[in-house]
Amino acid sequence: MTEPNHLPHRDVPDHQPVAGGIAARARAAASPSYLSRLNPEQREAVETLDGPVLVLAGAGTGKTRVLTCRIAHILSQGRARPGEILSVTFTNKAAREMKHRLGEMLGQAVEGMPWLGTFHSIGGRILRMHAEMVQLKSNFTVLDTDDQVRLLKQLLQAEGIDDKRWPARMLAGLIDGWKNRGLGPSQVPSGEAAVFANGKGGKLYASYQERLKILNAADFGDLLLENIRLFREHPDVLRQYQHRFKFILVDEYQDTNVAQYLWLRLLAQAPSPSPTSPRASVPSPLVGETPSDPIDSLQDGSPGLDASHRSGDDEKNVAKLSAPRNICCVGDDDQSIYGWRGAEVDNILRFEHDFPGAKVIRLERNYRSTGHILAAASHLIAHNEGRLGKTLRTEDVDGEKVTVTGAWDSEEEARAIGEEIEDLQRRKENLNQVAILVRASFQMREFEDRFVTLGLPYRVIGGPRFYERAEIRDALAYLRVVNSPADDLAFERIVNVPKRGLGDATVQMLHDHARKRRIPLFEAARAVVETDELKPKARGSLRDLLTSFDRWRAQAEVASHTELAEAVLDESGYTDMWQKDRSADAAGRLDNLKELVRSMEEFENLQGFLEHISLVMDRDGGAEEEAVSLMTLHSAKGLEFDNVFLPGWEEGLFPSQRTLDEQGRAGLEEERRLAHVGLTRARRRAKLYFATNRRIHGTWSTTIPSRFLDELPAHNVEITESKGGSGWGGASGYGPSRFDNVESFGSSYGTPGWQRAQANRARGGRQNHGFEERQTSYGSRDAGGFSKQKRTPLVIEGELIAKSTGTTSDFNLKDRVFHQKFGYGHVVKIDGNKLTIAFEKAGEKKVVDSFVERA
DNA sequence: TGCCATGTTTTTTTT
DNA sequence: AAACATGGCA
Repeated sequence: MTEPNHLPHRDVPDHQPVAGGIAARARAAASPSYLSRLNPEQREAVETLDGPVLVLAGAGTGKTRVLTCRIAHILSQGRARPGEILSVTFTNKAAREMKHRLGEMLGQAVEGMPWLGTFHSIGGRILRMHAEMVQLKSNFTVLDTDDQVRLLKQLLQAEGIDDKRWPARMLAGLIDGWKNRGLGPSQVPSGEAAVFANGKGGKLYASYQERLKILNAADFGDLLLENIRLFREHPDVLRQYQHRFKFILVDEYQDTNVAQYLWLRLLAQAPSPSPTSPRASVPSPLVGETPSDPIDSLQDGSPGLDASHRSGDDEKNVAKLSAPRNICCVGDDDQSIYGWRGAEVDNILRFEHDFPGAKVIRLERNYRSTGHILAAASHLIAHNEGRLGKTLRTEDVDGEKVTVTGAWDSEEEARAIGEEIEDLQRRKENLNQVAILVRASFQMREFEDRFVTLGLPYRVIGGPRFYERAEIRDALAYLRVVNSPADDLAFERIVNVPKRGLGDATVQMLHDHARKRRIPLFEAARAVVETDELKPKARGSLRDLLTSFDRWRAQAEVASHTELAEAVLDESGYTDMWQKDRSADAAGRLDNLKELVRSMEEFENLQGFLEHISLVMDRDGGAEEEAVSLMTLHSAKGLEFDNVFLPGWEEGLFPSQRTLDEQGRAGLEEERRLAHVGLTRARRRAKLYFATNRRIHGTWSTTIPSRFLDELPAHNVEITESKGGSGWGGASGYGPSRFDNVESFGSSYGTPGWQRAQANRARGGRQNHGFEERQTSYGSRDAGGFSKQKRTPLVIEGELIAKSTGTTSDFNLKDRVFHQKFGYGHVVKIDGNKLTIAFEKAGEKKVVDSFVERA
């Protein structure tokens, strides 16, 4: 166990946060206001500017505050200018948050921090400036997972590998994993590379990289990996950045993977004094193994990757770090929940070893949760072994105990939570302060269904990203082809979207042509159009398409990029395609397209837009009306709510069986950290649930309560009865009585019934906002796959009736209307404000008039 | 080329 | 159970 090596505080008096003794006050008087609001530990973390610092910041201890104050401090002390501070976060959200807070703190005084961003966006940025050094052009495309898979599919096909047995997705995952670990094609352990397609894995990885270069593209992993290669092969470039970045700050350090770690380490080294370039020693691209660097040999993501594995000749590197730079990493080993993605908790556990002389500061005062919640969370996480150890404490009241509630099945669970939330609502709690955190996103559905029938406004956080939606990706593909004709992937995506009669056959022949002559698809198309290899019809529409692109490219020279985008979307018939589409989400897609064009305004030009879009474009929360938040535990990290509901604490689901199977003990610990994250999101109330029955892949199965529930300290937990009557009765087993009890209750699930619907209605919901937020869930499909309504509209007649206002609807019979979820239809019956509408796609439904608009 | 039927797979988590 | 993919048919 890691004994907290408590380094003595410096001269900071150990006092209460704000109050402070004489010394503190004196100091406060002399020092900027931002310091006075910090507690001693936080203050130490902010003021220790020289040398490596590791801040172990438990949940709710003011991590972000420390980071932003530290930046403010550096600036106000004149230690560096904004452009000399490298500040990396893990997610765009975090980056935005920091920018925001910094802005508040510094006012307009400092114009934006140019080097504050995610690992990927900063990596990409650096890469663009030196692209030619890694065989790319500065306008390279960033491929997302979708492109990646399609590319790999082509490679598999070329190799004659059955992509049924060896799915491209799987290969993509492997490659991703290798890149996360900083491994180029030649560095992948042969045993591992052989796993795929009978030994062809390594070769495929290599040819994938080659293809990327030809396409002038990089995937997410490359943004870092190629950056590392760049730094290694061009020490002069590295030195330039080492000089530039006087201070390095890293957020969520526990989530860094090996590649990120390597990247950071390169930047954190003191610039090597000798400009004599050792470049010659590292010639080949990634391929050349660089045996001099032991980190390269590090290959196993397993727990074996520990200090001992790395050390040995690591000493040499450590020596290089002997004058460690001013790097400050902030993290919490107890909140490391991205191991599956290559994050190495070891990075944080090993910090002191990697950065000798590091100062370790623990932030243990929690300013978020009440006593019971904090105690429960701490007790739970104490079951983990591999941790640095922190003891969170609070000065808050004990508050309410954490509750654990058993439900018969997942539906009852949803119902119980729904009722609790209505309770809160009645007590005038703000719904924005209520969150439901689930382990896996499929759990959300039941809650959505429930909330829709209750008329509880809710909002799904996370979910499909804006730029992952099919229509956005299509639009982007058009722009990509305009911008760089050689973008084969984009071209292929849109040749036949909207349908132009250019099907697989045509594309295939373009491919053959392109491959034979080693030219991009677009050029191949140009050539083919001149021949009569194609049927007249296909030839004609292909020619039209090419002409259009020529026109757009010409227009790009003169018109603004937003105008261009509008023209492209219009003239290509893409907008038309959706306008003609009758399905329910077509309107939403058109909105998204508008939103896309609008967001382009924020960029200088098309090029700039395209460079950023794939990395930083994510949902911007619209105008927030009061609503319950629904999200996964992962996306809840960093957030906090007064009331947190944690459903699904069952073996197999919450310690996720899959994680257990794949990661064993480490997996269990990660799941436990996830539980810890969940609990610590709560400020005042944390409510846990488990269901005895849950549907998995369509079949009902019986589940048992999560072991995490047993690990909670009895003193801080209260077992409550579910309103349905089933409870977490005794300590053991499931007595028949309980079963029976529940059975009577269960008679109605599966076929959501009238009775319940009516009972709920009687209780009086308000206007239902449930539909507003979420558009059809899993949007992105390949070209042409216009996703029809995926989710069966859950409308039991009458359930959507929110309020009988008595007022007559201002709709008339036969009016043509549009509904967010069901699409177009016409009114067939009117009953007060309740309309019966025959939808073109969804059939006849009864809905409240406020949910439809005139079409 | 486009539609329908059948068969198959799904449920982490994300830059 | 439902959404997806594939393959056969018109």
